[in-house]
Amino acid sequence: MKQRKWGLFKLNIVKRAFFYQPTLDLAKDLLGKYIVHEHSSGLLVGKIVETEAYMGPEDRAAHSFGNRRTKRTEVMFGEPGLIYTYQMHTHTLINVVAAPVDTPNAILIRAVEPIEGLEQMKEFRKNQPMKQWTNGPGKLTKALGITMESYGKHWTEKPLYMAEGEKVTAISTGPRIGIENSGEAVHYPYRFWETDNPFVSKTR
DNA sequence: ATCGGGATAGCCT
DNA sequence: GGCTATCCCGATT
Repeated sequence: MKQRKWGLFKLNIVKRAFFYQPTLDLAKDLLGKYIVHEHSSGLLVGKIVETEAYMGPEDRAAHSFGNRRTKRTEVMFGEPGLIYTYQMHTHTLINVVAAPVDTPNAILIRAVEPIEGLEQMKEFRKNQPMKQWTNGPGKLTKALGITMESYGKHWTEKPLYMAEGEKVTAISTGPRIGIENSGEAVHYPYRFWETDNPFVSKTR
């Protein structure tokens, strides 16, 4: 793993304008960004290594398919850069609301690479092997201490925000995970990951 | 490969 | 109020 001289880095919060780009471009551009959580237990940081785009109105796999507007999906109709969290059984999953405004697109964060706060992450992940701390959407929220409290907040605001991270040069593309019941949408190549990064989720 | 957790949401009546 | 499905995970076979 690459050596990082922590402390020489400054965590620069991304500009709001960053989120105003086409959804599929943003999904790729998110790779390498840092998710930073100023948690009560300390600083927790993960580098985004895998994302999935959900193209609201025309995408059967999206909660907002057909512009379905409910209490849960409401935030996706708001400003790009808002946080969309939702609960699935025992897990919280976290998304980035994408452009254009009034079109309910979002990008699911599927995996991150642990960067800072490793001891706390290990505890949150019940001493599992490091490879399994953050290699899935439900796992990374536990490792980073993310809960439904973040619903509707903005990704540029503390305590949970996105910061400039590392340049990612090799990007792979493929179909999304866990949406078997979504007809045509099953095959859309809307999943992006950093090629060969060991923290990319297992496809089962 | 399968199963059940224990949390909503959304749709139905 | 009831029913069903879910952008998942961990344990168990």
